[in-house]
Amino acid sequence: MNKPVIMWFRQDLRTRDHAALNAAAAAGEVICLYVLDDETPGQWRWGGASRWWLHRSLRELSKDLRLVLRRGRADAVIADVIKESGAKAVYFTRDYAPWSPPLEHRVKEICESAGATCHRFGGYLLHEPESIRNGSGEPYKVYTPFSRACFAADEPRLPSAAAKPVMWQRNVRSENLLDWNLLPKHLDWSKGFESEWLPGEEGARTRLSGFIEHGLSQYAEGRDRPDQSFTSRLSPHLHWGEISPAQCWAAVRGAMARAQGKLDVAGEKYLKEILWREFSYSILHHWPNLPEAPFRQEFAAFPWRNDPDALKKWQQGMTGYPIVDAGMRELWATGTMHNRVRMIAASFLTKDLLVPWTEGAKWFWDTLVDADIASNSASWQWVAGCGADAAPYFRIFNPVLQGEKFDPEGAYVRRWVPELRELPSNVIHRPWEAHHIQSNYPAPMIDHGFARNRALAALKQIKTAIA
DNA sequence: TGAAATGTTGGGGCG
DNA sequence: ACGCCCCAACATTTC
Repeated sequence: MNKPVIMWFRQDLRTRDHAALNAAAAAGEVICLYVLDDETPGQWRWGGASRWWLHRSLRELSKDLRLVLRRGRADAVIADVIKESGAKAVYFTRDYAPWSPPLEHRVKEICESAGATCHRFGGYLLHEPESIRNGSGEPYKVYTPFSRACFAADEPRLPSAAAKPVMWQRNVRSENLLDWNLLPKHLDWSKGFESEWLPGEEGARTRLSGFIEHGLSQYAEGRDRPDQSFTSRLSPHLHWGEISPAQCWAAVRGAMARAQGKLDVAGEKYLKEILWREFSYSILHHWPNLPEAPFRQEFAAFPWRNDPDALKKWQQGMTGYPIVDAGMRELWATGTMHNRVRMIAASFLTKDLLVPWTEGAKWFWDTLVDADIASNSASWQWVAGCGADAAPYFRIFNPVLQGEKFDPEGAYVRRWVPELRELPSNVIHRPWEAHHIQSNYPAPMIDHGFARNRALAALKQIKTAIA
């Protein structure tokens, strides 16, 4: 009798350029399994926005593949499904979250004791974190040499075509996606998500080709402008593996070649952003406590302030600084925030309010559709100054100047902060100077000049260790 | 992937 | 015509 193989889907919710799925399809009839595991990741189980996306993405993937849906600890569920189906092998794409190596090890042991083989593949990254190392054989701690090493390494493989696995026909118990309650129940905050996103492999491919057609040529300067739309917006698709970084890389390289030099600057800039993702994963892989603890030890003594009221104002977009509030409200309404504004908002929380970066990371984890344990942890630490290749401690964003520089007409602020719509551009980033206009928009919760000096003083306390 | 403070220069107003 | 001052614009240093 034919024995099936199990394709264990994780953050690889696609059919194209999928090494594990290709191999599974070549090995036999396939059971496509997705496990909703809220236990293994502990406090980093999927947040609300991620669950919304996951629901939609699984719905899309199930149009191409017959999915078996199960809840529980992934290793236990895989053991059950092997037992129920008599599967001879398990295939999966490796993952780099701190809890994943032990989980993958347990899955391997389960396979061995059940007499099945276990096959692990890469593909979530361009370069496996073990492969990019400096001259001493150590992982890089600084982005620039890391990126140079990536560019010097072999060009990432070309993406492969869609797999066409033959599905195992026998019945395997599956749960109903709707029963997972991944969509918001009572307070429906996800209305604004619908018009913003098209989760799934097809949506990802549409986004990539749209970016190459409309965004890439202006990417170098335009990527910093939240009032315009030159960013790729591929991050949630990459996070869920609806598209692979190799597909993005190859598509941009192809566009660069066709443009005969005209897209070289913009294209390189974009490829370097892909490499920031790789860098974050390399750091996380080698320093698994990155989500919890400062990369730079001396920050363990930093005088963070426990200030729930300040955190709440920041979360609600009521700080009184228009560019910060616009970003926080965009986040709540759409599940994303423009990259430039993320830096400004994160700097405000950690430097102006001195609230621990972990609080910001937790809020982003719950609210971002692209919430990613590597990028989120590494980027928050970068802004806070305690990360690998951190922003220098004295680099403190001025929310007024950043607003005026990157949202010069105030169009982004007007879109997300309706209280300020009537303000003229010359005061929209400093509404407290527009005395003549009545509005219920709050006064600044803190004076930035004061906050800057306070942050510098706090950083000076631990500076001896930094220098 | 910053900002503020401080230093320098040079043009124009004006006695 | 000259020297002086003011200050914008730019450069450098410091946090």
